[in-house]
Amino acid sequence: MTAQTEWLTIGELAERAGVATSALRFYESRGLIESERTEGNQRRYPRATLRRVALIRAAQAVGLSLREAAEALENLPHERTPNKADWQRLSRSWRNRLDHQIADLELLRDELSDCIGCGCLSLRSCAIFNPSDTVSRRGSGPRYLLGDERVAQ
Amino acid sequence: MTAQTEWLTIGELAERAGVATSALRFYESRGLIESERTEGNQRRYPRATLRRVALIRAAQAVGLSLREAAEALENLPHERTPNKADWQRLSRSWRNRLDHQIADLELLRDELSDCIGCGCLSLRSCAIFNPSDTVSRRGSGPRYLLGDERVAQ
DNA sequence: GTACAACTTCAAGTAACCTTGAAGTCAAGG
DNA sequence: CCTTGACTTCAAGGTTACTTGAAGTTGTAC
Repeated sequence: MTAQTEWLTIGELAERAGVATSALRFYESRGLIESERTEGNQRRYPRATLRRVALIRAAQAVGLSLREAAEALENLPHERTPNKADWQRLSRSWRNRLDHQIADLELLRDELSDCIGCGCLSLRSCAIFNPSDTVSRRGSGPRYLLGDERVAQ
Repeated sequence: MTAQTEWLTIGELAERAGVATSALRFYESRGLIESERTEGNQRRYPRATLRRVALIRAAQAVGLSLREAAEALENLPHERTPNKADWQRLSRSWRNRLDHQIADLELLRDELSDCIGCGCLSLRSCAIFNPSDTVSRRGSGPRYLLGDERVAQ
């Protein structure tokens, strides 16, 4: 055992985790991550936070809101590496979400394929044109999708 | 030919398309749909708008923003049914998006599966923990996913 | 005729997820 | 010492996709 807890500044963590420092402060304000402070009041993160941030991003990719990600991570330790059971429970539930999302998208894709085949000019039976639970959702705010990699503009 | 253009009030369109009237006005303000006005200044929508709104919802499900949906629908007529070529072009491009999204999610799922298998306690090689293009995205605003059917709270 | 639901506009609010800016402090190199 | 970049807090701003509310008008049914 060498350096057992190598502390990271917010800048280091930001770079290594691939997120902005402002995002890290935001996560911290929401309780998703924690930090110690130096005498001069600067944040120092334990290395485990690197993984934690990665988990947060993964959670978002799986479709969780930050709030839900926070709940999911609640049982994981901030300072130490999660144990196998913790992690397996987490990844299993996320896998379930993923399976559902994939199934939804595949359904939509198949419907679209049918439409391509038929030209879909009458559309009476086309599921795309009948608001389904898959397509129509409630609540305000924007809805993004995972494949949403459009960035520049 | 009977009634060739049966006009819908905003309330009727809202109910039949499964969206709120406020959303329809919003879409109209963004140029996604169009309406005629009665003498008393009330909106009347041609029946084709029903399909147009369905297409907007489908576009959202495919991951397009409203702005992009607007662009996609730009070439489609407001008053008349789109022709086969129009529609096939559209559905084909959306199908492509779907394929990509599904592929991304499957990748993530497989990575998660590997993690489940290995317990993922060392994580050195685990893609989940290395910010990839799939997981990390830029830009502000919330990111929702399709499978995001959580509503009540 | 009149009630009443459905409509009108416009401004402001909401939610999520951050970013940006201002005004100041800390840490490390020369 | 002093500069400079990285850090601090806190408030405000930005984007997307709407919803809500106020204050007034229209359309239809009785």
